[in-house]
Amino acid sequence: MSGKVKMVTMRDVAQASGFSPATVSIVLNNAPLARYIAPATKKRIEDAAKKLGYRPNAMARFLRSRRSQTVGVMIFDITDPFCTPVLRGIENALYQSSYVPIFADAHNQRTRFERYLEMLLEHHVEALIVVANWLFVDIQLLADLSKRNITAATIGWEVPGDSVSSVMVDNEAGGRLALEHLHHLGHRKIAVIRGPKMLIDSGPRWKGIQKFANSVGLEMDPSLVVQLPDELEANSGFDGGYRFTEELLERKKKFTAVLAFDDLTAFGAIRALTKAGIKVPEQCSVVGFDDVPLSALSAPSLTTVRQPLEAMGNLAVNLVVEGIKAGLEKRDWSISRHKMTPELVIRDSTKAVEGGKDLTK
Amino acid sequence: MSGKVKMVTMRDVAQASGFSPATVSIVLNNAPLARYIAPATKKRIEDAAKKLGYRPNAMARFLRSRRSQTVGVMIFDITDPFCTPVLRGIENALYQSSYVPIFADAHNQRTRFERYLEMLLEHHVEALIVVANWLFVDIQLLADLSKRNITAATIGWEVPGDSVSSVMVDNEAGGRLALEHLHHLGHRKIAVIRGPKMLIDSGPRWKGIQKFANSVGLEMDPSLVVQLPDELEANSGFDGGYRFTEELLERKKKFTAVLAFDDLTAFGAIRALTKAGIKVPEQCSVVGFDDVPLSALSAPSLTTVRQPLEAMGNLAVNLVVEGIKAGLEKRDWSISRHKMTPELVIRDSTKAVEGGKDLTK
DNA sequence: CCGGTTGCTTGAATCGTTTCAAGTCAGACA
DNA sequence: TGTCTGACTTGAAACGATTCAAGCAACCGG
Repeated sequence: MSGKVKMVTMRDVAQASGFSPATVSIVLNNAPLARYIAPATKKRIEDAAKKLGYRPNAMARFLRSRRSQTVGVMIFDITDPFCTPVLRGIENALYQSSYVPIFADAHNQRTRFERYLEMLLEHHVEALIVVANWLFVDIQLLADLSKRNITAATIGWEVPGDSVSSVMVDNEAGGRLALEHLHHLGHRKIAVIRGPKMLIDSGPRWKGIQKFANSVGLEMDPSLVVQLPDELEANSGFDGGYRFTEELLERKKKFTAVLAFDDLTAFGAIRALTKAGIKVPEQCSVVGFDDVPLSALSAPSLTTVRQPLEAMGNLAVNLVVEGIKAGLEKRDWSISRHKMTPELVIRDSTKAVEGGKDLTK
Repeated sequence: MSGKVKMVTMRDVAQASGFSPATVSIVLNNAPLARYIAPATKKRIEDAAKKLGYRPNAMARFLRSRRSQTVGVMIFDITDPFCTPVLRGIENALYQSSYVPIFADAHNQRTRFERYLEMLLEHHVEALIVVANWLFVDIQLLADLSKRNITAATIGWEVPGDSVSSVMVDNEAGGRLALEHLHHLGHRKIAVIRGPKMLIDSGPRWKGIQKFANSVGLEMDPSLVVQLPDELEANSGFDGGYRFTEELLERKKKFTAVLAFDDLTAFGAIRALTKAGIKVPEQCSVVGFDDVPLSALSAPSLTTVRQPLEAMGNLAVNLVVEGIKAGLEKRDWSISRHKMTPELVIRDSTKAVEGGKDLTK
C-alpha cells in the first residue's frame, strides 16, 4: 500500500522485450528509423511497454531532444471575463497537439510578468502565448524569446517588430457594427464611452464609429462622448461605465442609447441607468463589445459585438505550433498578424427608439 | 540577430568563476553543504552566474533531484464561473511557493480527465489539485497518485478513502444562511430549486434548508420544491433555473421568493421571472449560492451565499505543499478535510416581502 | 568464395544537474 | 618532523531518455 512504486524506465521495457533501449526508443517514438524495424519487434516492444505500464519521462526526454512538450500561457488577468473563453480556446488547441500548458497569470503587474517569464524559460517552454493588454510592451519579450528561438504569439495586443505573431479582433469593423446597429434601430442621440487611451483597441473602435457616422451623416455630439481613464483594476470597466453614465445623466443631456467600450462597461452603464429609474432597453438601449460569457445571462441579456475569443485562442496556438515545427525542421518561418472579424449579437438590451420605427425590419 | 543563443550551463559558470560545477551547484542552490563554502567563493560564483545570465535548467535538475517544481491543476470546466476565482487562488498560492501550475481542463469529460492525468504524470508534477464536480470519483486517482506518492487535494468534492485531502464549503450552513435570510425578510412561500442528485453539494444544502425550516416552524411546500436534473452542460444551471421557474409560474403556485441551488440557477430564475413580467426583487426575491464574479455585476445584483473560492484555492495549495515537504523530509503526513464557512452577501435581488415587515431591521 | 547489399539492431556518447565520498591544503599540536 | 584537524572543494557517478555511426547477419550476383 505505502510501498513506493518504482518508476518503469525504458531500460525495463528493453529488458522485458529482449531488445536494446535504443530500439525501444525508436519504436515507441515512431522515430524515422522506425521504418527499418521489423514489425514483430515493434509489436513485442509495444506489448512489453503496455504490460509494464511504461510512461516516458518527459524531463529526461527533454534533456536530449530539447522538446519539453510544454507551452507557456501568460494571461494578464484571469479575473477578467474576457480571458476565460480565450484560455479555453488555447487549452483545447494545445490538447489536440499534445502540448501541456503552463499557466501564468500576471495579475496586471509587470514584475509578476517578468518573474513568470523567467520561470517559463527555466522550464523551457517551446512557445509562449500571451493574452495581453496594455502592460505588455516589452523589449525583453522580443529579445529574449526570439533569440532563444521560442515562438510567441499575443492575443489582443500587437508587439512592434517582427518577432511575435498576433491575433486580434478587427476593432474598426466592430465599432462600426455597434453603431450601425443602433442607427438602424433609429437611435440618433447616442452616448459613447470610449476605451482608455492606452488600450490598443480603443482607437480603432472609435475610428470605426466615426467612419460609420460620417458615412450616414450622423452627427456624434461631443458632449455625449466620454473616455475611460487608464486603469488597471479588475472591474474598472464596470465602475467607469457606471460613473460616466451617472455623470451623463446628471448633465441632463438627452440620449437614447449608450455605446459602451466593452461588456463590463455596458453592465456598469445599465446599472447606472436602472438605478436612475431608466428602463433598459425600453427607454435606453445599451450595446457592449466582446460578448463575454455573462452577457448572455444577465438581465437584460446584452446586445454586443462578439469577439470570437475561443477561435482566437485556437488560432494563436496553431501559429506557435507551426512556428515550433518550422524551427524543428529548420524551415524558414515568419510571423503573421491576424484580425478576426467580429459579429453583432443582438439580444435584449437594445430596442428600436421610442416612437421611431425599427429600421432593421 | 538570428544566431541562436547558446544556453548558459552550470559548466559555463564553473569555468567563468574558476570553480567546479559541484561547487557552483552547491552555492546556487544554497544546499546544506553551502555552509562549508567560503564566502568569497560564493560571491564569485554568484557574480559569474549573474554576469552570464545563468538560468538553471529545470528539466536537468529534475532528472537528478526528482523535483519538477510543477503542480498539476485539473479543472472540471474553466467555462464554469465557479472555477475562475478558485483558479486565481491556486495560481497565486503556487506562485508564492515558486511552483509552476500545469493547467488541465477536463471539459467535464472523463476520458479527457484520464488523458490529462496521464500527461501530468509524464511531466512528473509534484502534486495535483483537482477542482472537481461529480465526474471525478476515480479509483485510478487514488491508486496511481498515492502509490507514486504524489499528494493531491480536491476542491469542491471529496474522494472516499484516506489518500486525498479536500476543501469544501460548509454546504449545510450555507443552505441555512440562504433560507434564514429569506425568512427574516418575511418570505413564507418559498420555491426551492435543489441541485442535481449526483452533486455532492445538493444534499447538505437541502438539509441545511430543512433544518432551519424546522427550527422556525416553517413549512416548505413540496410542490414548490424542484430538483435540477443530472446534467453536464456548461450552462445547465441557468437553463434549469429558467425552465423550472417557468414551470412553477405556469402551475400558478404562489411564491414570493426563489432559493436557487447556485448563482447560475438564480440567473435563470430571474430571467424567467422577468420574462413573465414579475419584478425582481419587488415582486419576488431570488437568492443564489456561490457568489460567482458575475453576481455583483448583474442587474439586479444577486443576493447570494458566498463561497470563499479564492481562499479555498489557496488552502488546497497549502495542503499539497505541506504534503510535498513532508514527503521530502520523509516525515509522516496525513490528509485532511476542510469545510470553509460560507457568508451571506446581501445585494439587490432580495427584498422584504410585499406588505410584510423586514425583520432584519 | 568474395564483395556488396539490404534489413534490422545496438553501443556509447550526450543532455545539465545533483550528490556524496573523497580529496587537498594550511595550520595546530605533540 | 609527523600527524591530525578542520575548512573548503571536487571527481565522478548517477538520473532516463535520444541519436547516430556502426555492427551483424543473411542473402545475392558474379
